[in-house]
Amino acid sequence: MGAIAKLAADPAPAVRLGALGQSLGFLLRVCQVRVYDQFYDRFGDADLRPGEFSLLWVISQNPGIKQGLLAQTLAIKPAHMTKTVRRCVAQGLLRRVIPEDDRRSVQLSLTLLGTDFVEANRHNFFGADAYNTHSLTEEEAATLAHLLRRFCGLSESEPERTSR
Amino acid sequence: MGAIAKLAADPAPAVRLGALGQSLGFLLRVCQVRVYDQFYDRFGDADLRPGEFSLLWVISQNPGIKQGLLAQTLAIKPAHMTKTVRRCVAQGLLRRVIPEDDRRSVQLSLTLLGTDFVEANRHNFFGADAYNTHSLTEEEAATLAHLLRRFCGLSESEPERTSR
DNA sequence: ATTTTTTAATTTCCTTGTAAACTATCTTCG
DNA sequence: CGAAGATAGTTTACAAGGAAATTAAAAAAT
Repeated sequence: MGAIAKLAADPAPAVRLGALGQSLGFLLRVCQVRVYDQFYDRFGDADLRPGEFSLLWVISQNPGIKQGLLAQTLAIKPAHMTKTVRRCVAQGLLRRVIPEDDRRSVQLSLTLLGTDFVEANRHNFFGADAYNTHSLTEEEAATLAHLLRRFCGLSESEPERTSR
Repeated sequence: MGAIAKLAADPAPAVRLGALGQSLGFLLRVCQVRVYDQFYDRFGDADLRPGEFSLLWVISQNPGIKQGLLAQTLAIKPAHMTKTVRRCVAQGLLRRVIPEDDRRSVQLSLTLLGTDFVEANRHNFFGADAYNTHSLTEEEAATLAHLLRRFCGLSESEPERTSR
């Protein structure tokens, strides 16, 4: 369950991590667990999963995006994507359209309800009072984001809407 | 299945991430998926799981550590810790000792085989040729590690043993 | 034009990880 | 002491996520 459950009780003996404390893999995992905890603290009641908001968000930014491309973008496996999409459709947030020019694929777009949902949760997710709190300064957080983007090979700049 | 499967084939249409591209939660998750992929590329054949080496490593650095403290340190849930420990014991890498002064708890230490195992895999895990490759410079990687430690509330300095 | 190959998504089955309930032991306090 | 509560770990029962095989449709080859 959320929260790190650390009741400042006993001293919690120090543990030597050795080189592990420098391991990006280890640190990334620990940070990610922390983020999920925070996410559930904030959204758990709303029956929302971490991946779900991201999914809806990206669709809102790219209406009609194909399911496979979305999976690739969010690093979600296709098999899992199918389930998540079904779930959102069942909740009335998402619409699946099979395009005539390629009937194997699925194009996704938000329903009106979905649009409202994204709008309603947007500030809890991004925004100053986002679920994801930490003790970094604004600048540090920006540096961290920058390094993470480079680490996983995400280009810094967004594709522009109008041009391209 | 490791590898990002990106065969430089078609242009892979750009996707607008909007604010998500700045979200630490999202970026952390994507990076973590990437790290796991790399881990399985390197260790998958050896029937080793990501958490397993870390577990053995920390025990090697803290012989006799109690299972609960280890779980807390590695951000692994107790229920899962039980399974992982059992698995390592079954593989002959780990020894469980019930201490006389508190018979509820379990103290963990490596077997000789476990010690060898850690020694053998140490360089694949840490080291210059570690599984975890990326395009960051040494300095950037260090900064990233530093920020991640701060993000998840890990103190920068290790408890000193002797000198190291 | 028909077969072959590739591609997009889905289904089935399995692994990993977790919550909640449970057991055993230790601690506290009447 | 002995009941009440706390703590450490385990069990069970389930959810999340993924690999491999499967289906359907499009593209390429013959």
